Amino acid sequence: MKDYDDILISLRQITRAIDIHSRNLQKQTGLTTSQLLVLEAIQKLEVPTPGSVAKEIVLSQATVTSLLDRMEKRGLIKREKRDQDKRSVWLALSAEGTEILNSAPDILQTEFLDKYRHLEDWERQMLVAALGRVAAMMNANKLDASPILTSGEIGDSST
Amino acid sequence: MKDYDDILISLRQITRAIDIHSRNLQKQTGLTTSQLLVLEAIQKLEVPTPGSVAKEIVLSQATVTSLLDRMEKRGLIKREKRDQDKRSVWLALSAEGTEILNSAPDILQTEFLDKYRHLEDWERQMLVAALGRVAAMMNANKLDASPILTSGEIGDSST
DNA sequence: GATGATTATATTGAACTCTAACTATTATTC
DNA sequence: GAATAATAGTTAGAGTTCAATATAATCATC
Repeated sequence: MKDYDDILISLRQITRAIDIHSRNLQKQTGLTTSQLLVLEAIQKLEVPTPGSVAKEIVLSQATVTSLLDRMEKRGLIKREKRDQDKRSVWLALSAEGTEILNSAPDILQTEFLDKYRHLEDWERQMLVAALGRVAAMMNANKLDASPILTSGEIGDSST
Repeated sequence: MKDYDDILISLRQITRAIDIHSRNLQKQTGLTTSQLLVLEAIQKLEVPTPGSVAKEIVLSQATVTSLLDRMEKRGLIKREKRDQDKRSVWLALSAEGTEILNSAPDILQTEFLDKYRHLEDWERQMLVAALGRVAAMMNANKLDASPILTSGEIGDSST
């Protein structure tokens, strides 16, 4: 029994729950969690490219490419060469893609969201903070993206 | 911007960090996180069968079977028919499996564990509680296993 | 303008993970 | 004891995910 067994178990329960929900989503809508996240990101980003989408949804670029492949085949998204830079690919939702995205269920389990939304404000904030904390502790020296709050001294005068 | 975007991002960062750590483990030791968890469970459980291991580490039985396949080929574990019930399979670590398990690094990132272990008690407890809470909210009506703490009134007089 | 370094995507290969369907065995019921 | 149901484990198939590599285009330097 290690001192972090509790954490390990919780994390496994969480990832499993997400995975199972993803498969349910797929049955309902034909799209998995990751695919929905890609569609959302395309809609949301100013400059939706495979690279920017990958950063946005915290996946590797290679993974995003394979998700795009599948969705392009189904006609949900388009890849275009719209930029000066001929290496870059612009992503866009097709009409069908937009429709599916808009009618898709939430990406998190409704039971979770129900409960989450019925929490007191402070409880919600606590959960968000705790998750963010764990994420930051794990990412640590790896991701330079997403500027997570620095936890050291704050009041230094250097610029 | 949805009200649960923060949570989604944190969860994705966490799962990604775990995944990446798993691949690092594989390079170092030849074993992934899941495989290590299986070995640990075999060592820990009184009656180590594929089914009981699956419950212990929160994976489906089919997944455990495929992990066992791989590790059996490498000679890290053995499958035996030790029970009256001829359907059931008993798992055991080989000498090599035991050795690898004992010399393997921690299943969570050392940077995380370092930080985790340097937290104040109350902070650690808060993180564990928050993760458990999220896990419970997600599992909800799905998993009847693992009796997670009830979140109702706390003020009873037991210690 | 040629050469080398960097950047943006795509491809490949391996592992993980699930559900659904299957086999073999055990338990239940008549 | 035969028919039916339940349980333990495996197999098959599909999607996700990463690192490593490959390809193409751009930038920097001479």
